[in-house]
Amino acid sequence: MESQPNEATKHRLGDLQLAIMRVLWHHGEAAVADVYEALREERGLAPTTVATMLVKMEKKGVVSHRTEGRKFIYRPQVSESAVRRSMVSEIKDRLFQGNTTAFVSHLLAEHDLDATELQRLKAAIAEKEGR
Amino acid sequence: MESQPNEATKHRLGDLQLAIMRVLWHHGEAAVADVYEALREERGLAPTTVATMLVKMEKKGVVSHRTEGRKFIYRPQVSESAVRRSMVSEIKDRLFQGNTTAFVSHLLAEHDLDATELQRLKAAIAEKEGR
DNA sequence: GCGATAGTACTACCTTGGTAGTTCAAGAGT
DNA sequence: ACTCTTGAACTACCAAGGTAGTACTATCGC
Repeated sequence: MESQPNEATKHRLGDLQLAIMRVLWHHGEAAVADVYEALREERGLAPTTVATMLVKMEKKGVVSHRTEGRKFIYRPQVSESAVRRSMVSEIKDRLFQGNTTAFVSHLLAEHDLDATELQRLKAAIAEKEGR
Repeated sequence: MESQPNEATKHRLGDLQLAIMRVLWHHGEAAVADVYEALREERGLAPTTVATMLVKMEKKGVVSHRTEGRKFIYRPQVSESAVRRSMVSEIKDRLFQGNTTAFVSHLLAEHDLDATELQRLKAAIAEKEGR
């Protein structure tokens, strides 16, 4: 067993790490060059930067790779939803003392939503109440 | 003018920084020893750790201090709501591509809320629609 | 007046994320 | 067979957050 770092910390992803994960989540798996290509426009990084980051991420346990010819094909080891859940929870704890309602209220009050979206949310709440 | 770091980055607070800010927000202002005392239980840090962090935070522009006798009294230079807004926005952008509705839906779906809280949220939405 | 104490200043170290150059080897094309 | 290219390995840096020891000094209690 390769003693991966702490389970709890596993979902703490930096900005670039998240961007890379997004590519992997969408592609299922991808070679370094693919990830590099996917991020080229928005970030313009050196290919080695992507490669290095991937190595660090593998050490951390959030991705894994297999070899195909002489290239590395990476795939996610944590799901997008797990990452979302835990990053949101963390912010919720840090900023709202874990209070989900306070968090939602904040979003309603301070982050713009148009009428249509409010409608959608009402529906979502109603549905949740339903069960 | 002491050339404080970038306005945009100003609201990116680390864990300890946030904890310290919380103390300052609640107290209005506080000496190092007070902050230390307030965090002693939950964190058990050395007093110097708190002091050092405060210095870094002042350099960054998120707090300021005045002298009283030979102690430093610190006070916040950014409001809790500003920090909340910008940290939440950041997460929203990073995890939900800036989509507030998606963010709220996620909270509703994945982070527990009891019936009373749902009720309260419905009210909040209704009120927001009202105007 | 003087020693103990409380407080800040300075320095140092570690970790993580981010960025990238340089080196080396495998393989593709001619 | 030999060169060009493509990929990974290794190494190096930097910044920021976090943590704390040590040094120095103003002041307080006696």
